[in-house]
Amino acid sequence: MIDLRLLREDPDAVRAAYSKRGGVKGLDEVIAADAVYRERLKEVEELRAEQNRASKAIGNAAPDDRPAAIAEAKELSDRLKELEPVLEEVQQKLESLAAHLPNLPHSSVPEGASEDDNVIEREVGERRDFDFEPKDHVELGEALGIFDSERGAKTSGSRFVYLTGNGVLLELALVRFALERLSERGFKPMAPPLLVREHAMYGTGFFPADEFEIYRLERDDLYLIGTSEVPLAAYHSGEVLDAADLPVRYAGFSPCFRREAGSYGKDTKGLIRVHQFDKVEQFSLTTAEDSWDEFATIRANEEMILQALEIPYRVAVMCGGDLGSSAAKKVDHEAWLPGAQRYLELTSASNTTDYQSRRLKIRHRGKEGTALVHTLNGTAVAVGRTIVALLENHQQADGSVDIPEALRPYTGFSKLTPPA
RNA sequence: GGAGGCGUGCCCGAGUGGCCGAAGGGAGCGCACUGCUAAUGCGUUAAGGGGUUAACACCUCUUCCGGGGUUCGAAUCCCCGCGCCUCCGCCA
Repeated sequence: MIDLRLLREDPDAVRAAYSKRGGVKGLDEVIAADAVYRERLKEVEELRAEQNRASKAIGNAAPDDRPAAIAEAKELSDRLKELEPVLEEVQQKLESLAAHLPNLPHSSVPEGASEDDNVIEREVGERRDFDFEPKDHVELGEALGIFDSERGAKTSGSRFVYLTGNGVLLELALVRFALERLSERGFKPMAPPLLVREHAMYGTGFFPADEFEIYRLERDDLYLIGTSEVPLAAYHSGEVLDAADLPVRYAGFSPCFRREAGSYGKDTKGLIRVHQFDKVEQFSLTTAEDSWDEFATIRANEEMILQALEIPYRVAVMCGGDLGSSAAKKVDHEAWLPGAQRYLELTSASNTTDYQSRRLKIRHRGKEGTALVHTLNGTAVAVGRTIVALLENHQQADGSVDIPEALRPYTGFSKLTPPA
């Protein structure tokens, strides 16, 4: 949720910020609904003030005067009962309209409507020279026997996979590796609930914007998380944190569930786009003053991990149109896949400023009263896609795959080889 | 799944229909005192919205887990939900 006061006081500034997203639909409707709301609010509040006075007077009135006073107060109360539902309706309309407004892009966000307008900030790491034709991860993975898509599909449908054998060990190694690196840097490991209530989805901005992407358990009114960002953000909902404790940093480890609606036919094979994958996620809560420094920290951690895994990547700054609703700025790290001959988004860092904390009511107490915290999130390791990048980049001519040095303490093996 | 108890401000906790936005304590802040720290004394501090102001101030509404209801009036009474605790059942 954006700050409606800002919209009210300076609609042009909001409009200008939104122009980076290629404009946002429904802004005028929100402004109009807000005006109607405030008009009604004033009406009702004046009546309430009168009613409160009348009703208070009854308590102090002499017994003889009471019947008349009660009659008068009752009339006011009756009138209120007619007006209040109208106010309620107007307010809900305002809220549901405003809930669709995305966050305001930061000034450094490039303008643009689609991913074609994202800006490549830089390339990091050397692409290897292969003296053989590099294979893609599907071919490699199947030959190595580390995952099984076909039986995944048999059991659960397309886009579900079994990790098998050393694939599982590789996954656990990546998770341990990421958790240790982050926990050294002050991020507390968390294994959150995977099923959450609606308020958590709404509070993080996944509802209403991305509702179609989320699995729903209708019987129990719960939703499967698409990222641990959701339960980590909701963890402190309704709380007032001590400013001295900020930043609060978490390393969430969880499976992630995504319906991948609307991506039929895209990345249908292998581990790239699946309905379920495991991920270690960074999540920070901090002050408005520090949030861009924290953003830099999260980005640096992501790069540190990619470099340790010896994966060449490029840094892509998302343009306004490619931001997602809750982010004020988003930066992706895209790995180069020599087999597939393309880049693949491996990690992504977002500063959602106060967009989530306003909905979740997470504040901090500082010298000048309370203020909304800023929340940030960023991938540490998305296991499936990281395996993709490891396979393709570290493959050898004989079909084996070298494990990067940094990961070996966690895997216990230095090479993946096809089963004899 | 069954029975009962509980949910109050930053934290703890009193409050069973009007004098309650809420006693008291802790914590924070300010002042005083004190070589320093600590201790002590006095004062002060809820949040959110709307109006108004150059600003301070001020006016007003809402909020005692959430949602409904009764009433002129609800922290207080009733109903539903959520959470926590205790007991029983079940279970890794």
